[in-house]
Amino acid sequence: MSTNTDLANIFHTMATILEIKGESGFKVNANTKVARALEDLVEDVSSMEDVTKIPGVGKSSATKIKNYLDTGKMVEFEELRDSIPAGLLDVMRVQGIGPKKVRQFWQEADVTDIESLRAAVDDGRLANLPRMGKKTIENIAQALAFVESSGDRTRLGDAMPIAQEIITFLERVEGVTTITFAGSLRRGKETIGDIDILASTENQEALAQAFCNMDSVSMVQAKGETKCSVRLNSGMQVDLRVVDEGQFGAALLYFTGSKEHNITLREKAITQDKKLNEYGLEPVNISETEEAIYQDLGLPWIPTEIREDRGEFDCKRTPNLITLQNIKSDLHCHTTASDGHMSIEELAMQAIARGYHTIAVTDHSQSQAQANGLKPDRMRMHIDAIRKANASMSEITILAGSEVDILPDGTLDYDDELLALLDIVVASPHAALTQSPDQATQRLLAAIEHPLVHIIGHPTGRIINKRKGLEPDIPTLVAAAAKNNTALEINANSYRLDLRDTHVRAAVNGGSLLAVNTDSHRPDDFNQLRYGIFLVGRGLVIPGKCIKFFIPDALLNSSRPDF
DNA sequence: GCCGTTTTCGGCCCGACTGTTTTCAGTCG
Repeated sequence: MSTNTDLANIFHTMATILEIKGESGFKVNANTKVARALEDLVEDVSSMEDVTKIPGVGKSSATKIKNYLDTGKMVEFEELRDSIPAGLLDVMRVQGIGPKKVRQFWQEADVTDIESLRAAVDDGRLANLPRMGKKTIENIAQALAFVESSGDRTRLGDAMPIAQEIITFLERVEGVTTITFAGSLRRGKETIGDIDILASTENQEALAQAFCNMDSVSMVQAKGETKCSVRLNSGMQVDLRVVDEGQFGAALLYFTGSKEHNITLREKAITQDKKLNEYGLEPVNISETEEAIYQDLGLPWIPTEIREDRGEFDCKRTPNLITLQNIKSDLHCHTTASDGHMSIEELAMQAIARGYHTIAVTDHSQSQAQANGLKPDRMRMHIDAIRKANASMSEITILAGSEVDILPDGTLDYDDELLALLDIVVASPHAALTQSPDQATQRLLAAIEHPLVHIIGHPTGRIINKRKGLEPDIPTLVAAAAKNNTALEINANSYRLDLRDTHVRAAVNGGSLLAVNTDSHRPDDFNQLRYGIFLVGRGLVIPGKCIKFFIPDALLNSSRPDF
């Protein structure tokens, strides 16, 4: 909800300002922790009775939150904000400049924002400060140019192929024994800040050389014995860490993160008089595998997707997560009848090649004119064509469906008579995606409660890094979905990933059904399923709640699949 | 500022790399 986001931003900003002002790092961390908790919170913070129930939120923060909810303002935040030039927060974003330098530049060189930092670099003002040599200023100038031109974090689906290409290249370098990606990529986060690659090799020098000399590298930022960092032409930062084979597990654990997961893990080690770092767990000397380290700390192996310090340490055993191989159907796909690039038969062949038992053809409804949405008459003919194709292919069941628009007022884009002819109805919002949260909730609620709707497709309509999409009240939707036996979609397209991870978790906890679909338009789109599987893991979806696990009989047997 | 199966006070993760020093501060992840 946007109140949660607004408050999270306020706490993040307070943390940064406190850092610049030289306050205790623990106080800074406490504020960051509150910000994170608010970001992850699915329910609307303004509807909560006691916010101190949120881990990390204590008395002091609770008072501030209440102050904001009651008055629309937070006195302490405004005082803090007014105590430094507003532009200093941007200066913190420059790589290599941390809180100490920001404060020094501000107080001793009149730097108040990015522009005045640029001026201070150019006119030599910074060179007069202590510990500011030629090289440091050069680095700041370069980082500054990058901040001035760079944009958002990279989407998971854009970063993964880059990482794989680099790994494919490096694993052929002489001496390399193991190489893999770690970091937020391994955790399947929806966006990636940088790519982390971990390797062990018998020839460190050769690997470092090969890495820093890749064609795609525009700048080498650091090159040490065990750590190299480069920036690619695309602007993406890639870090390479080299470790001994025998310490690969400890290193993998450490470099996969998240930072918050690691901190809690190390704290657990300390309470057992042990010490955990990227080289192993001491004094028991365990380092080869992640499993062994978790085990010695009295924990089950924790899947990478949930290593966010959001309650995963409460797991008594490793959760039985859904894998790519478990998925045996896709219930949201397009053909050339609307805006897809495959015929019904080609779609079916793709599904057969992946070992699916069922594929649903769900072309767009009439309102999607730009996507060649089908008017009722064409849809009726399309249903006939799908039935014919289904009869001619024994290896797979082809369902006649449609991705039907949920119109802004919550009604559907086809009348009930036509909807009743379909095996499966995926109802999705496509237009009016800037509605108020209340309108969005009512709109989606109407679709969830419609007796002929099976799945709500990409419920918020967001496009990562581009469009915020709807902001409905998720707990309300989840409760209604559970009650009406309507599944919520996990759209696996890496630009969508909708529902998002925290919403998926809320859906699982609220008992609603989920369906991970690729929304395929082209053959390659089926491969996006892997991003949906990451999301399924991050949401801890269990097999019984994922309709993609259902056997054919459960999906068919009537004009409405019996979920 | 937050937290507690040792604690309501005293802790709060840990190491690599850089650039500047001549033993280390600052930044990053």
